[in-house]
Amino acid sequence: MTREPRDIEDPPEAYMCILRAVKQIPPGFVSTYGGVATAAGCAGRARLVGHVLRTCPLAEGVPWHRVVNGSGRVSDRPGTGADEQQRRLAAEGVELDASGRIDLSVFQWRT
DNA sequence: ATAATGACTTTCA
DNA sequence: TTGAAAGCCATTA
Repeated sequence: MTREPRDIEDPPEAYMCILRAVKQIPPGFVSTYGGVATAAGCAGRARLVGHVLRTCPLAEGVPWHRVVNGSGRVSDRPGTGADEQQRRLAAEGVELDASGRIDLSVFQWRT
């Protein structure tokens, strides 16, 4: 989805793999971009994950709000407010620090 | 093909 | 533990 939504087959499978990986994250847990990238088989392409979720009209049923950066904080995004995401995570049962930080040692999803 | 940008990660202070 | 800088990868111009 660079411009036209019709050529969804154009981009590499990495996109779908990433989306799939995010979908596999269970409620009440979160994952880092790098973790998702690794789960998708694209280790090191953490930025790719961010780009995918950013361009994400494809991510209709994708719980992108469960994806946070390596600092355990919600990444600053242009579109939906980070505040909304933190709110969703709290609703999922994720404990947020006073600074809105998440304890990845406990909530980071791991197979 | 080269340069600039970005929902990141890791390391140093 | 928190804050800033450099590095890495893919996409877009």
